[in-house]
Amino acid sequence: MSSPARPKPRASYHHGNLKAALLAAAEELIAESGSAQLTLRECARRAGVSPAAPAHHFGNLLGLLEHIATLGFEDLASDMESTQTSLPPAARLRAMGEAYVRFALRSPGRFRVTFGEKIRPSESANEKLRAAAERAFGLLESEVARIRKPAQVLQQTVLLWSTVHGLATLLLDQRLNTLVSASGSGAPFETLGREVLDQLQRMCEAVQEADPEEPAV
Amino acid sequence: MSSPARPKPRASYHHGNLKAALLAAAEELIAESGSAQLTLRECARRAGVSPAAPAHHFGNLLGLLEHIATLGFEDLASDMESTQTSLPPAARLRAMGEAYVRFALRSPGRFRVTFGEKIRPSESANEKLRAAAERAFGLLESEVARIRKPAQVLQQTVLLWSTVHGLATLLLDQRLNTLVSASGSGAPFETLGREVLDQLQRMCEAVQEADPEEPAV
DNA sequence: CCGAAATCTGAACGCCGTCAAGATTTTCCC
DNA sequence: GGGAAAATCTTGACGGCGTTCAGATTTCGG
Repeated sequence: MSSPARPKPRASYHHGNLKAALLAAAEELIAESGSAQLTLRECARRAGVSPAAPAHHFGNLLGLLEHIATLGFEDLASDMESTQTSLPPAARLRAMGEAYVRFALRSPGRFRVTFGEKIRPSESANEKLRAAAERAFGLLESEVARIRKPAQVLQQTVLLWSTVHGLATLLLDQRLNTLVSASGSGAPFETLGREVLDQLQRMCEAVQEADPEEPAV
Repeated sequence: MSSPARPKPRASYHHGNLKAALLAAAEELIAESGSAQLTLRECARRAGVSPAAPAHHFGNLLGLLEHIATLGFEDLASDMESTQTSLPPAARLRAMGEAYVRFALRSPGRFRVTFGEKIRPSESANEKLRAAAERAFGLLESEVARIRKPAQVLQQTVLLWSTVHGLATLLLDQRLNTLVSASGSGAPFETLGREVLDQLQRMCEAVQEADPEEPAV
């Protein structure tokens, strides 16, 4: 009675906080055992409501996924944005990459949905989704513009994005498990990820040929 | 009559080539519209067979996916292996990366399954799957060993793998669509991919500090 | 040639997403 | 305050899915 709605067998007809509860259940499910286990019915079950209830908040399953993906891109952008602006470009780029990978490992469910097959920011009718995705990429790009000639900014940005995205994906899917141990090293993944980013920064700095006077765009 | 079994309304009770037909239908489906559209029933339908037939060849859906994934890793390994061994290490690594991305774009269905969430080479009971995955990684690693000190081989290998994997994934999912056009360039993706690999090779060669005399491992 | 193994069918089960119609609660305006 | 309108949730149904199982059909080895 004191707390109105939270526990599973709720007292009132209305849930009171269903949208948030469904989102939480969804990310929980994906983090537990992959997005294949994510079903609207199971989310509804965990929230203690009927199977048809989610439709009123998200329309359909894709709606829920796009909502989570939007949160994911916004998380990503704000994490990357809040890296220290005082750092030299290569160091800040490295910090951004670290933020990217850390986000993936911290919120695996959200990350997997955000970059899952079903999410197509370029095709979706969801305007916030596209905006959030472009904002994250823009952050990376404007930082790259400080260390590369204008003609190389795009390819360098895509290169860095690809690397951190690939690293995050491989780590999250534990696809480096057998490979690493098969190579004789039993280092934990957090360490391996850091070493890879070290190497990336080193390679990045080794190609310093830009003119920092021309901010380019 | 002349050809025994191929067309949809087959004449005999037995299909004759069902396993291959199901694999073909599966990759076709995923290439068409994502792995969400891949269903055993639809594969069976396209092969002109009852919904329960696939179970006798693959056990269940995961069995079919693991079979495709094994083919994918073997494709990948043989594509990478058949790059020119006469090239200098950095150039051959670049060729391997190009083979990786090209494989993804040429066989999108197979690639998506191979690196999809459901495939866990490190956990699967499928021995061929794990072997094929390790072989592909080993190729990359032994080539990296020619240009890096032993202590840096692992991280450099993971870095390269991450980059090409991320690039292939982002290209395949058309996730660079809005970003590229939003950046003012309308270059086709094949070109962008090549430029990114150019940049990667450049960065790789800029950090030449290894002793090629010590093959490491 | 015949029995065993391989291959495929048909029917069923439970789960899924989704929709439509109705019940219940809240909100909001008069 | 009170009552219509909107928001929220339930119930029941539909078709599609993966999977299982008993049985029909074909192939193959001895």
